[in-house]
Amino acid sequence: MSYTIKDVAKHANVSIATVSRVLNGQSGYSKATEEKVLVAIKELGYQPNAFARGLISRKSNSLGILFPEVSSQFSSKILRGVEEAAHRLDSSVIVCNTASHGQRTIKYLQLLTEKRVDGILFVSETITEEYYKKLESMQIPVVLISTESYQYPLPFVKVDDKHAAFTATDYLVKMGHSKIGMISGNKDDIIAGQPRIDGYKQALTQRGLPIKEENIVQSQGFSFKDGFTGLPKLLEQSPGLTAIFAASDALALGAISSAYKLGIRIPDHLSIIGYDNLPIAEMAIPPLTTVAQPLEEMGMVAAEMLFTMMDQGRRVESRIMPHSVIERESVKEIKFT
Amino acid sequence: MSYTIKDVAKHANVSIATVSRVLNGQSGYSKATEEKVLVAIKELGYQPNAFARGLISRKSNSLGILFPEVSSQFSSKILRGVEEAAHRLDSSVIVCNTASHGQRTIKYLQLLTEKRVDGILFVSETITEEYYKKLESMQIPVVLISTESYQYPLPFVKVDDKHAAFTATDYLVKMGHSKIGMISGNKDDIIAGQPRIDGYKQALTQRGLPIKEENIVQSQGFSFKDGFTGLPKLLEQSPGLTAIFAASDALALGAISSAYKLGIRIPDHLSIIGYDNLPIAEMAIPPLTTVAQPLEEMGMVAAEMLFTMMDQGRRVESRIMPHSVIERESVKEIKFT
DNA sequence: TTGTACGCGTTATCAC
DNA sequence: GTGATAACGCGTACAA
Repeated sequence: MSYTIKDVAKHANVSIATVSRVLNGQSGYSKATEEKVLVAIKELGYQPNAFARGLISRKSNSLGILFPEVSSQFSSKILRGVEEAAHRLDSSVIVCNTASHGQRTIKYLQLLTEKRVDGILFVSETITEEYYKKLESMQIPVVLISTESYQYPLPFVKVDDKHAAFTATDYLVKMGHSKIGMISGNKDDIIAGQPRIDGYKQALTQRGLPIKEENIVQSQGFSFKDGFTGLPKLLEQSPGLTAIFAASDALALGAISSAYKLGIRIPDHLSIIGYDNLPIAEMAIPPLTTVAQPLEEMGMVAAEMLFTMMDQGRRVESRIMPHSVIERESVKEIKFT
Repeated sequence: MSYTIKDVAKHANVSIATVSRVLNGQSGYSKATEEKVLVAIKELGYQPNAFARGLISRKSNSLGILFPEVSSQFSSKILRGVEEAAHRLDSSVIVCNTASHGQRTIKYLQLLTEKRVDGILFVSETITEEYYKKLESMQIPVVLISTESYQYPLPFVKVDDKHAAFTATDYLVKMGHSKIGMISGNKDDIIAGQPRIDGYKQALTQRGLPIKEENIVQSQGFSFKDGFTGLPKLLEQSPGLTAIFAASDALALGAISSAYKLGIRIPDHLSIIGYDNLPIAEMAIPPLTTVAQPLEEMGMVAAEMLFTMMDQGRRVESRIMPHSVIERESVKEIKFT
């Protein structure tokens, strides 16, 4: 069994109150007793009990983070940032893999309530009414990452999807392309689907280029596989394309892989720009030009927002994070003569 | 503020003891009172307080897992498995990113002790004396993942690195190669460095092939960058190679990328086999043939080991997990005539 | 079948 | 400066 504050008190010949005081860096004791206590603590190897502390303080110094899929590169990067920020503030992070499953998510929320986490981070998930009610009843800060809610007033941190998609497409135009296709995620995805399509279209419009529906292929999700099957479909619908905007790096890599199989050379025959700037982007052949989201930073910022909400009970403004295109080698400039 | 068991008791007109009993599925109450209590719980939306529970039970229903780098694909996969197993047993997982930093690791261990986690998982780290002492003083189960300790009696789950490296190399031989190089990690890495080199050498020896030191290039770590710089170095030392065993998928991808820049075609000019079977392996161009480690399963198995140690106080046997080569397209068979 | 009361390890409010 | 002691919310031995 481990030692308690009582043991320390006895060992140092003081009261537990005094031990508690030096433990928490309060005032009200002489230098001499402080020394005594510190020695006792060290000698016994005493470790405060977070349960007892939490019972009184009503704080756990931990936060919960929910992902649809923890093991994606996207999630990992965010987790990394969150963990870093949490660590700096002496907090721990509890990870939950919801698998986009309602029941499972609710169960996690339940668990996190019992553990009295100080705050909750929701990544890439749509907030249903059920979730929101549960969150509301928990009475703790919540911050959304890489998603937002139109129905519920939850602060979020994400990039502007439409704007970023605009930037990606516009980059292709600037590089001399005019026949630009898109491999998009699901249109029904209000957050990452439609807005990116809108951004793509707006860039074309603004540049005086026509919008053709056959230049867009929608896929189930944002995965490698989706990109792999998406490219041939798109090229069949619309053979003349010289460049493609893929709505995620995974989609882009899938497309590149597919192109390789088809004997289409990137970027000589076809240019591709991705979205996310995951580590895989620079591992691709050729290295993928892409629109970067500052994922780690987003994680850190979200965690920090959570902490200011916790500590100061303050409402907090949502944050739109900057995106930027990372030029690598998957887009070729077309020169005019 | 949230409701307590006292509130529920009052609401249901019973004592807190009774509430506690139905809460914990014990016996000793009539169907009628059970009903009353359940209703009260539901009406109030009562949530048990894990602090109070933990104070008595001395259990937190959570475990800590330490990674040198949470955001690698390798770590993520393991985390996914651990999380899954933990979820099934109503436990939570607290992630810690040690950054391979001693001080930071110790601090995490400290934190985890205070939170009274039920067990600890250590991933890919060398257990120093300092760590071990700390772990010992914590008096809780520990399981190592993808690493092991020769000095301290800690159970582990990993694949047999030497054997897996042997298998990889042997596969290349079977495919008709005889001039086989290796891009290895650091020789000083007792766990993932030297053993893989040994496995490589043993395969050659056993097949009657000569071992030449110039056919091996060592790198700092197992990263993409290491592979990228390693390949040209290796090819300079030893120009006649027809196949290469890379000690990790990241190394392999780096090498492939480098080969691409050099105009060397994989697998036509050079065959490459990797190690790990991360998701990136199938995204590579060409898709990477590699030796697979069952990472998710390793995570699950390790977590389960932890639980049996916790619940039954039993010692537990280390587990060597099976590896297997995943044939994709980065290795070409050489036919003899 | 049910209720009372003590203890888990801390912090905080009093007195001294 | 220092020390009792009452919470914090729950489980459980014991009594009824």
